[in-house]
Amino acid sequence: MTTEPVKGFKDYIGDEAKKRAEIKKILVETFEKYGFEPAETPVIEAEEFVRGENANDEAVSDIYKLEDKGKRKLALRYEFTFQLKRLMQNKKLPYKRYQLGEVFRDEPVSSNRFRQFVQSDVDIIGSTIKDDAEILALTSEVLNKLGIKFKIYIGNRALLNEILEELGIKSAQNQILREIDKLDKLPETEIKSNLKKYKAENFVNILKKPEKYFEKYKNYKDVSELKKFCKYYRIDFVFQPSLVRGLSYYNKNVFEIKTHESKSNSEKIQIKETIVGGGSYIFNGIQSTGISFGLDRLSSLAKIDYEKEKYLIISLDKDKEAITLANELREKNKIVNLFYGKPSKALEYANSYKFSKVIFVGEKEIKSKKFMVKDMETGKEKQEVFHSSFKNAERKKAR
RNA sequence: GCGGUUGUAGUAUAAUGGCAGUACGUGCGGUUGUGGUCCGCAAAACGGGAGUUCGAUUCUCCUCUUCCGCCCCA
Repeated sequence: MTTEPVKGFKDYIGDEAKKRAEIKKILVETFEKYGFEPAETPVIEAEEFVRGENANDEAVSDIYKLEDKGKRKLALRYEFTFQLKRLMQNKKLPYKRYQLGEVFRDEPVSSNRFRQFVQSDVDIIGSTIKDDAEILALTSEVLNKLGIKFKIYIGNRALLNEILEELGIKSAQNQILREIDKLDKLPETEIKSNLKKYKAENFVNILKKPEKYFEKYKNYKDVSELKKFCKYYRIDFVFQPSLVRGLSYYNKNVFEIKTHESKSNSEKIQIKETIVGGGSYIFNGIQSTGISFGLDRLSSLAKIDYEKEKYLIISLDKDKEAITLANELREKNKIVNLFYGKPSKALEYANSYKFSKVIFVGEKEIKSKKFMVKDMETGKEKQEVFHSSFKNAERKKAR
């Protein structure tokens, strides 16, 4: 019997787990600040529902499939958006919801891609360009709080279609867009040669033109309007006409947020993947917009302080008083652990779990009604008086 | 999924066709109320399966896993 996690899955413990918990907290706080309401949905759904109506065959192979005892054909969710079909029923628009949770994809793994990962989505069902800007503002706020330097790139799917039409390209549009999307990764010449077989090399030349050139297209107004509203939010973006992001899904503005930083531990590994991505799409005939954060990538880039001030109360055979003191500190929202044992063990324990403060509760302290709070970094002890609980304790004794 | 690559205690490593060692960490003790020392003791590993062999952690094959690249990524 093996205790190893299966391929593509992993445990998060210790510092990594702490950091992830802190990031989740920041995400939730920020989403709620922008008026999104939470949702929790099942991990398992009917396979048919997960697959969707117009998903192609490739996508189906990435879904984890399972069957219950009733022989129902089921699958693990690989994202959240399809479940919105159910959530949005009978909702007044715009409906704004956020969701954090695990999604599963049976696809190739690499050092920062797993088969189970935590995704956090915010979506607005029933949206306009103004909501696109709102979502970008929320995104900037999250990334700033996490200390991640980033750049927002905006593309527009309708604009790309308009250009394809102008060029008279009707066939293989999806393959062409897929090639175009690689423009920021691969050299231009390679893309052009790939596009030769579709006679679409000229597409690349157009996309290389300065932003002003695109003003003549009617769909450019989505970009210019977004720009206007982003100014109100004091955020900036780069118009990148070659940005495609996926195939069938998005219909207007698409967002991609990238960083040029390397991983936090200064290894020279550049994160190639986008950290945040989203865009506007049509959902049940309703114009909507949304964005999705990958927790794993945020976690490897975030520069946040996740170590909290923690107290270790050491009971030297004075359990009742130690617990009374713990109660008092916890009422003040301090993080408190109790330890029953010898001082030297207690201090070693405090070191190994990074407690910042230690309080001994013994005969001496109880008699003098004075507790010393020991700072584990400096080693110095400072006297602090904890009135209330000991008055209470005495009162109880007196009765 | 394809091609290459990897696998020894929790972690990092060593050696060997014949009892698998070391370090850190963990547990217990040496300390009757003060740590990041020191000392002692202990638990703990050859990814799994088959084959060759008197005997395989070591050689062969299969499988799983790791990492890298490719394909793909709603």
